[in-house]
Amino acid sequence: MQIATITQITSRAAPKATLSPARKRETACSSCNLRELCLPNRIGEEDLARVEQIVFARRRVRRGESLFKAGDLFNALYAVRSGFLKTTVLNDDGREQVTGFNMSGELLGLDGIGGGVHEGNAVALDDCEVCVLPFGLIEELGREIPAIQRNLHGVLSREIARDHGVMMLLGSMRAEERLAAFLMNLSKRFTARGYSPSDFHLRMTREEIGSYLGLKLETVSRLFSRFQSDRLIEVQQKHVRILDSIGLKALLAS
Amino acid sequence: MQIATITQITSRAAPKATLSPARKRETACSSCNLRELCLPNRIGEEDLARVEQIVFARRRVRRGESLFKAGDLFNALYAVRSGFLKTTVLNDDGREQVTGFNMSGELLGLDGIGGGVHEGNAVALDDCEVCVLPFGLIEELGREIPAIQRNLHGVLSREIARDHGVMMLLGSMRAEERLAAFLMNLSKRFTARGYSPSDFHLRMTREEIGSYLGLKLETVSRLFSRFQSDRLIEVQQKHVRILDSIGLKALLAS
DNA sequence: CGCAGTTTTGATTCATCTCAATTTGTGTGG
DNA sequence: CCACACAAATTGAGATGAATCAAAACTGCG
Repeated sequence: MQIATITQITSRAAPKATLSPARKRETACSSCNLRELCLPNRIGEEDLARVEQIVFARRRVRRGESLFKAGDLFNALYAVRSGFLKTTVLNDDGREQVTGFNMSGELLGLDGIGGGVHEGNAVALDDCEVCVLPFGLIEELGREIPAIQRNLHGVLSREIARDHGVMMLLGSMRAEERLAAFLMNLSKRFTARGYSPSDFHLRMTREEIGSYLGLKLETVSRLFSRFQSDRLIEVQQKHVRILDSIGLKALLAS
Repeated sequence: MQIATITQITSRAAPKATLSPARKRETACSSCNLRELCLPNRIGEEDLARVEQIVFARRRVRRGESLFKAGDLFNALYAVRSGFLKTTVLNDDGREQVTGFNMSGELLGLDGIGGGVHEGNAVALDDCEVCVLPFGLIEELGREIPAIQRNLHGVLSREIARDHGVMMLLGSMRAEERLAAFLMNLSKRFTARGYSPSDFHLRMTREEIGSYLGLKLETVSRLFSRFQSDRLIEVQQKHVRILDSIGLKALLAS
């Protein structure tokens, strides 16, 4: 909510992928409150200055626009500064699978490193601002600053671990467990960013939630209604309030 | 097949995780036929010698034994030299999800880098031999040899991309599509290793296939039978022969 | 050779999907 | 500011793919 406000204040006229030297100052990791969630985590002051060199641009992506598309040449990772995005993959016959939702401090584009080409799409669900981190520079700096190297490896590895968690969710949980897990996960991540653990605004549609969870949108909607009548949550369209997080967690361990 | 033979020749008596200096010679990446599938891919001769320094041990894991378990301290990646493994994650209430099957040249343990602890389990489905690559040494060498760094990043990134493919499979494919995709994927990987694209031995049970594909073992069995009566494959227990790969691929794009 | 684990197959149930109608919310232009 | 159009969400009824329960057959290991 605060994020959305900030986003709206800043100019809308900036073209896609602009490299504005004038904005260099705002770009500083040292003054970014996402520092410990992002790549520069646990980096000493002296090295931090060098990290800031790789954040040589920010880019705005308006709601509905793509940050990158499958097939685009890969040359940078993106760190979310504000806003909310989804990542998706498409298969041959056009079906879309949502592979993740990304909020501030999270890195996007990791699946493009290996092939030199983005394997998936990243679409803004909100007006977004991202830091552009050219991957060549990250690698270069990684060679010189072990802490950077470790952070990058940590980010990549944790993404793999997260994906394995999603496989568990998709492969062996029932619908209500999936949605409960999803809500608890969102809650945790909002909390880490200083927002309410129990009161938040979903930026994605029921269909996108369904895609992520391997369910149809109607099933997601029915589950929301059921959770509400079970007094686990309150839902009003995209606004969710968790009433009974113990009860939700209990759904998982059943 | 050649690989399996080598495995059988070498002593079986070696205790787990032994560091046998006498076996240093066999360990050489330069003479390993998995070189282009493994970490030393595209590395010049001069650097290769240095890579071999990090492969300071091999370890045998007998069928049914674990290479590592969730919660084990992470300190090395493992490259499969021979044999076949599965990786799994367990959730709180004890359900197991198979997250992957690994064959020669593939790296295991990637999900442990971030947290310093293995997040999942790796269990041998065959007698296996793996190279132990202490991660500290990999990082060190990565700092000095850009090609090593790039390969590591490539491996991590491709694992992420693979996982996204599995999410697509679990989240938006029907049972028969999942199995068809699974068979085509195995075929491709066996081919890359010089084996027959159409004739192979499954090392995992129906239950493990089912877990990986988000299906019950009975469903997997029924699908095998149906594919057989549709003349797409021939199955006899763990032996599979692909009769109509075009037909199988067609199942995917339906 | 016998037993335990694995696989196959059948009958039935159930969770989720599909199809359809309605309501609610959102953004746009007059 | 309102009305209209369109997108998103809800809810119901019925269909169905995969799960479950159960039994039999097969395999390979000791």
